Amino acid sequence: MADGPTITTIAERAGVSIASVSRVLNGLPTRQETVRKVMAAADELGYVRNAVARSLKSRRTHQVAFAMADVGNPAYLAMLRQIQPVLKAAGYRLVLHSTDAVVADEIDVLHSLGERYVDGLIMSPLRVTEAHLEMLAAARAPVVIIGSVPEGTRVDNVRADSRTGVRLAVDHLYSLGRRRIAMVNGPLDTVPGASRGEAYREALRDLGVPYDEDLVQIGDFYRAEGGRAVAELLARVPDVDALLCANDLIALGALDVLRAAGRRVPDDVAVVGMDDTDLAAASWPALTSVSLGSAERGKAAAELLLERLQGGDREPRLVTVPPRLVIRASTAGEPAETTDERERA
Amino acid sequence: MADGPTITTIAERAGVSIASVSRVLNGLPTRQETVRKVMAAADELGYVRNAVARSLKSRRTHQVAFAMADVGNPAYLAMLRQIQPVLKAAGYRLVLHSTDAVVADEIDVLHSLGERYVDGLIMSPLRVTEAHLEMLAAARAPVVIIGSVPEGTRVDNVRADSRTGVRLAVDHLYSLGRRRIAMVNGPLDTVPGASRGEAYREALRDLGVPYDEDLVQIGDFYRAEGGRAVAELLARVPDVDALLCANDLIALGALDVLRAAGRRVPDDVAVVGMDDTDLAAASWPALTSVSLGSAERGKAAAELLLERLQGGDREPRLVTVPPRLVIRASTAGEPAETTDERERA
DNA sequence: CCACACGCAGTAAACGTTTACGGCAGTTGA
DNA sequence: TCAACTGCCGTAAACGTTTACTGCGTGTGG
Repeated sequence: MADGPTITTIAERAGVSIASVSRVLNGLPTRQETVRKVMAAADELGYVRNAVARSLKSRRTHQVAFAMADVGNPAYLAMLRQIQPVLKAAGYRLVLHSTDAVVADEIDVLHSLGERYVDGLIMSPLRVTEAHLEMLAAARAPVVIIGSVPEGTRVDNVRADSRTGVRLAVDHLYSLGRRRIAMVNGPLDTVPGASRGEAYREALRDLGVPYDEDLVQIGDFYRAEGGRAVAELLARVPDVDALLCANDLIALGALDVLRAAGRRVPDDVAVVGMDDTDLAAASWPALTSVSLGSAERGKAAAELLLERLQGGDREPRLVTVPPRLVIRASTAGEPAETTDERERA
Repeated sequence: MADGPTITTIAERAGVSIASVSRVLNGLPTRQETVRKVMAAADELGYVRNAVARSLKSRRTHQVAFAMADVGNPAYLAMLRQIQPVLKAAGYRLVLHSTDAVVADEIDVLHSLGERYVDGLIMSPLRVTEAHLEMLAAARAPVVIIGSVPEGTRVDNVRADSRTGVRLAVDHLYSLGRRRIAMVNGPLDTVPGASRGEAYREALRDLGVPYDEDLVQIGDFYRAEGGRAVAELLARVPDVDALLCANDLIALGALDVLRAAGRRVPDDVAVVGMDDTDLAAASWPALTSVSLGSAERGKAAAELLLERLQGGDREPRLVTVPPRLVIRASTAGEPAETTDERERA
């Protein structure tokens, strides 16, 4: 682990100046003889270019950051899986930040952009505060936000359409003849919780189904919490015949509880999740779920960022990824087809 | 996005030298009056320290790389989930590499250590070649390997014990009275495939159960492939009463096929997976699985690396994480308890 | 035979920090 | 009164690159 060779070492050994070494290493026009000498010296010494010094001079780090709320969340991981290869192909390294959904941490990430350790940032905040917007406006590197930002915010933005997603789910359940469609939601003070709750109400209204407060149960976005919420719901409204869950984990909790209560899925109660994570396809019965396009959003975000890194200025763009209802056994009554997801031992 | 202020800008505005600015910013002893002036100037200008220049001078990047075969693999993600917070707490950023299990890519990552864009590396190679060992010996920064390396390799090493893991599973099935225990394995030319296959054979021998070639089926480590393998197996050996699957995805494929074939799990056929990924807890029936301690290995690796980054030299260490059999409904006949995994919407 | 262009390579400055060193002003002690 | 010390601070070098500029030697055209 001794100090490695630098271009100075090479220059000495090859008997040329450091400028020539740099030119050769960067493929700039140089006499054949010089190229040969430099290459030989570099090989013998096992030279590797120092990325830090290079970045300092060139003002490019070839690194991009991705900040998400929680590395443990499958929805973010789906984004990550798409972002990674796109950046890699373009020669960028990926720096990961997990903010634990703490606003201060997110602001911190935005702030640290000023340190210039990355060329750009993709961020998916759980909620967008005033502080976020201020930092965004002052950001010293290109940023792409995954998630909704207020109209007029001058930033590249990729968003899902969870309202339409909820509508797809409600329509689907309605078309199956369900009329007692409950919603099991997460906290209403989160962005997804709020918008999904509202969308549920609207969708019912448009179908002419009266809104019944008893059919709404608030819990949290975790499996155990979801199960508890469903247990309460069942006790209060035994005639419920469909559950729209605000994410897949809640839905899995619902399946647990329904099974324990002896209710058949989907015959007695149909269940729909949201996010269409891997878990939806793995569960039994396989879970019908509203895909909010996590993967597509990740990909789009990476591409937007690259465009801005390579091209120059342009107007901020807004990409909206349409939701998709993935119908599986938990509503359809048919066994799920095996999926072709990949995993190595 | 204009050029941000540097210590020179601050020095001018505060009427002091850049050395004083640096001293103030680093908390070195300085007269109160000077501190005040510098801080004021820095605040007004919205100064943020340039991490690249700092790294160049200090020879520390405060970044650590984690190289895994595939971002899509839940086992690696489990490691990532542990590694991330440990590094974050110590003030390190995490750079992610996905090598797609391509040896050349892994060598590349090792090589790029010479670029000094990170202070250290955690790597989990699918197999370890001569080239790996050479690069490791010559590495210009501390490396921790997750997975087995040959005896005598001078590198920090965290490994699972999949042989013992297989034995736990076989013993468990045997103790349930199963005597026709089949193994559904991945390709034998992979490290996990080979060692798990051998361990299966040994475990049976030690129990005095004769080895029956017909009970071994080779497929691949994916769900669909696993399902196909199990279908063939069932056709060939209809009296099989237990399946040991080389990973969880294969096991999920097995559940699919068994269900379609009308075999009850675990009454007719007990099923065990390996890796104990999230999917095991999500499936129905919940999957008994051998945890190879992905999470623990990740944590241990991060801690070893930090130790080496902070402390100085010490002898390379070997940490072996014991496997653990997580018994769920697919062998026990009892419904799985709800787990407390976390996920946000 | 001279002016000029051209291809190549070396000198040196710059990127934004950290830090060794030396100097200055003020205090202390002989 | 002067040497020595102390507390602060400024000058400058260094980290390892990239690159503008300059200069040298050779070939070409007038």
